Amino acid sequence: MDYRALSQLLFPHVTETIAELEARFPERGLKEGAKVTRIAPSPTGFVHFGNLFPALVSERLAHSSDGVFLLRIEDTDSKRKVDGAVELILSSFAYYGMRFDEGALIDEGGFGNYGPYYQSLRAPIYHVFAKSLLEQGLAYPCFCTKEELEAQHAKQEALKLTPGYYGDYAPCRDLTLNEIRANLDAGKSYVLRLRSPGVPGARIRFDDLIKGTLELDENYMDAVLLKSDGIPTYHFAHAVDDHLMRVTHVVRGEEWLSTLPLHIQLFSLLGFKRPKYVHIAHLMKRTPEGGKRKLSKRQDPEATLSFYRKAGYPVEGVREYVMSVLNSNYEDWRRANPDLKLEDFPFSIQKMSASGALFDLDKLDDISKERIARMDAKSVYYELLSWCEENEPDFAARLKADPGYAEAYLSIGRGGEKPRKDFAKFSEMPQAFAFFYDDLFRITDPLPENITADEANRILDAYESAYCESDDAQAWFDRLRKLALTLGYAAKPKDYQMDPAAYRGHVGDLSAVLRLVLTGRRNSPDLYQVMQVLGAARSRARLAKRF
RNA sequence: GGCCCCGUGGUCAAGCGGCUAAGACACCGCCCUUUCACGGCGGAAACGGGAGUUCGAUUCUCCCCGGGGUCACCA
Repeated sequence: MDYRALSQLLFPHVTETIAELEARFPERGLKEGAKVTRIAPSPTGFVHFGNLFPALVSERLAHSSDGVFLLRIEDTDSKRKVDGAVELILSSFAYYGMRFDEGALIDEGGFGNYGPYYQSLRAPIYHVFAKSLLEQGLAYPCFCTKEELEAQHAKQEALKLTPGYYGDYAPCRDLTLNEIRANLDAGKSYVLRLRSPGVPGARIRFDDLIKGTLELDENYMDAVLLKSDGIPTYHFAHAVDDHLMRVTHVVRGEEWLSTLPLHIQLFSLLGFKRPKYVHIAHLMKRTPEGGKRKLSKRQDPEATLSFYRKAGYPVEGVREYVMSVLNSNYEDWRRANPDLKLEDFPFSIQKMSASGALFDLDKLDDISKERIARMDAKSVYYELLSWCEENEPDFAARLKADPGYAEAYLSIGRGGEKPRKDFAKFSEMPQAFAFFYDDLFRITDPLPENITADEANRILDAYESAYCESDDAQAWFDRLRKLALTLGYAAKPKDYQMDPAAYRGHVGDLSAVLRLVLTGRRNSPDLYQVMQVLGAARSRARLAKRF
């Protein structure tokens, strides 16, 4: 077989050489140890929460080493392309603080010198390598139809053979030049297959940065390199792109482990230096039956990245949760360094777990509560506002109408050594703060069981006349204690417990009634502070309520 | 089914031949407390099973079991 003639037959227009490509995309000349990483999502219109993991790992590896973090769009599957998908990818990663140094933009190409960053735009590049493989006899056109492949597959299964295109089951492998020409003349479409030099039974060893040394079967399948539309499969594109983009570390999910032998073979056959691989375990989800499985976009709303944004989880909370799963010492570090940025954390591949974590919403909530609790009121105001603008425009309007008032109630219990941890997500706030607005204020909780309506009214009567708006926090509560005594209640719960017969109840019962008419609920942050924020006029108006 | 990955409390996990087997979340109890939210103290809770190597295995090896992944002109 004249391979040169074959390559000319299939790629007559390809004139560029590999050497020219290598020169066009030279070594980056970064400093020693700088890592070049990428994320390479497919524009399917859906961004999985799990995508955040390799993304954050890649981003950290690049940016903590003065390297390059780039975005490549893997749009080689024309059947799966969805309008607006790239915008979604861009906005999703931007929202979670991923800063790309290079890569795809919404329009064609992108920014950077190693593009284009859309695989669909790189066909001429792949074809240079395809032609070279053809010349070396390492690839061949395959004219098998889908039906023929299926029939062959079925036959192999019946014979209990490993299904696939190889050995005796690679009919197009040894087509002559004339046969190929005849097929082409007949207008048959073809794919380009690798002529794998691998043999069944041979083993290869390989080091993964997380999994360690792996021993796998060598690839002996004649995998498809170029699909009939001339666009490469993932495998071929991965080798060519990560080589030419000078990627040093490939971070991806462990589902790629099974095709790793093919990738290793391709890098070797193409004469490329292999990148380091970091295969990370999947995030799992507990099933109702007690088992585990991958978070699934069809069954689990929390599998979609947008879920967290809609729920109002703080960006930093989500990032920290992801980081804490990635490096379990992160939480200890955070406790020791409450004011540093996540970027200051010494992220380490060595600390990554080889096993898959179960998604833990409790943990996310806890971390998010901690983050929100540590924000200042102004930051909370702005983040809450932006969440409301997307999800609750009515409340957003209130926030904007009187930012000072909003900031005042958002300040309650904030700051100091032990800030309140009331909220895991911003979506909980409009409801919680509604009572600060007269038109939203309603009493939703019942009176305490031991307080009748008449008794509540008696307390309110007494309090209304005792209320002094100039009291400070201490004086305010002292006054309430005194009033309790006057009305036959113990000034301290302890006193009541020691001698229940002597009192109608204790000061807590009084504040329960006040809390109810002031906030509409039996539970609330510090009443004195609430009244300060409400202001004397609004407080008095609410205290005028009778049951 | 073949091949591959994984296996310490409910969850995430320290551990890397000798430990009363850390810590965090969740759970329970007590304390603090005008409610709640914090905070403090305490509790229950784990090395999947079996062989081997070794003076000694959570740790090393093998087998089994369990969970997961993958076997496309999808990534």
